[in-house]
Amino acid sequence: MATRPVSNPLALAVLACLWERPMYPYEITTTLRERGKEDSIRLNFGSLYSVIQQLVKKDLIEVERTEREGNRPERIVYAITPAGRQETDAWLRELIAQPVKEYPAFETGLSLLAMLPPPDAARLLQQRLARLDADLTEREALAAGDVVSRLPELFVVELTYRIAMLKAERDYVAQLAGRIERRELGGFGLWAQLHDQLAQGRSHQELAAELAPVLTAGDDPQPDEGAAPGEGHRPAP
Amino acid sequence: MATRPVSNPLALAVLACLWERPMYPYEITTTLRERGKEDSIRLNFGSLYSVIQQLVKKDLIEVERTEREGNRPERIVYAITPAGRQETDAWLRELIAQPVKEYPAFETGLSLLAMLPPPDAARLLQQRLARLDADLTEREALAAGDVVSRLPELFVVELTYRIAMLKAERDYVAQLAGRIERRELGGFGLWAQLHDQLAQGRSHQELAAELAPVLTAGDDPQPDEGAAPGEGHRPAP
DNA sequence: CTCCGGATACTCGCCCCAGAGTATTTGCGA
DNA sequence: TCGCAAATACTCTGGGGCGAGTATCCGGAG
Repeated sequence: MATRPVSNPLALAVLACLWERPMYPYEITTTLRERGKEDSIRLNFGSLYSVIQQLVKKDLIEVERTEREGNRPERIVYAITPAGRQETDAWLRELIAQPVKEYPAFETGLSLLAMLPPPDAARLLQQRLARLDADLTEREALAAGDVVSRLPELFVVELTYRIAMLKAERDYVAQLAGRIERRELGGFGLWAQLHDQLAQGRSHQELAAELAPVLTAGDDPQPDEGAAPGEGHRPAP
Repeated sequence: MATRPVSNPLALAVLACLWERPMYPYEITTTLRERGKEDSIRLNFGSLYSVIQQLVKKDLIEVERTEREGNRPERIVYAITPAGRQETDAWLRELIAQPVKEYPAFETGLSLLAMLPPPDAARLLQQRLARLDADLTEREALAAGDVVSRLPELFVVELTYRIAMLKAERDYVAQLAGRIERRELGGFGLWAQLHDQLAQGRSHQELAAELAPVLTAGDDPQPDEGAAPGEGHRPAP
């Protein structure tokens, strides 16, 4: 099959819990929360119960029994099936071994950066930088903190991974913001000019038409068509 | 408002196209593809047309005219409204300035790494490493290639960003795989032991119960409860 | 002349998911 | 002992997204 029988990653978390022992749904949420998994796996009630239904339908888990404690609502206890164990194993291996294409929001934003005036872009990137730094120091404190640092590293790899990625993003953003502020980024001239003219009231449509030859560089290389952009890093006087 | 009136990032791409000039839907897809945006923004027909309906309903875009060329199906040409321009601007600024919590698949995988036997984990990480390297060299070639390198840097920031992030992930994975192979990762002893016993047929449930005290370290610090894990990096003899 | 493949331009329907809502119960302070 | 907030354990609903399908037209090969 091309994709997983149940695609929501929460399903994997459910399988992982039941891998250890039978549980009822609410217990699964609290277990995941206790172990601090809820910020590497998106967890909410709505999805949980529907994901459990899907898992049952695919015979990856099954109802083990129902129990009731006092007058609380009935609990339905689920257990993993052999097929479920197999699926858990295969899915997890795939997640680790196979990078998948994702679409982070910031990448989307960057791909449209030219729409913002250069000074604004620089300022907004500085804001992001500050927020990334705050997040980073918070997570580093967590990692160094009493509770976590006493835990074997194995159980906090997702935290160290996230820290590593945050650092990389931080560095990239800092460098990009700096190069925009110093007017060094390739294309700065055109960029500044575009927004000058927009500010002076020229129509988007006209300006877009002028820019069109510069930014058409799709994935099919047609080297004969290349006009000379003749664009330098020279700051505008 | 807490969130954007139309949440799908594809809507932003549509607005960005119409920001330049009126277009019909199919033209939007081809434009985005030509500019190489389709691998920083998820693009498919199903979503495109529904997103356009949503944008119309929210008065961010409107029908400008319908035209027909030869006997081809009718084209509905859309134009951005003033509210649409404002939304585009605000949304883009938010994307740049405000980091948002995301749930990358690999982080999910890492958070469950302990379920795999250590040697398998190391091997799978090496596979990921190889694939990341392949992806990385491909993208670096693209960035250095004829077409792209002639393009002002401004218009390929999303590519350099992705390269930076791929490098960071690459480094993290390489380091992690290495430390597992050399049995250095904190918790290696417990980890190897757990899988030895599983292999010898002990029940998941028993073993999970034994491990429970070690891995309960939620976000509420209860320093009095800490049992001494007494776990070292010593490789199993 | 005719066939076929690819481009053009959208439509449909199912599955899925998220957030808000519900009803009970226990603990705890006043 | 009275209330009130937090915890327990789900249910419901509606919209959104995605893949697969549809229909037409043009151009070139044979």
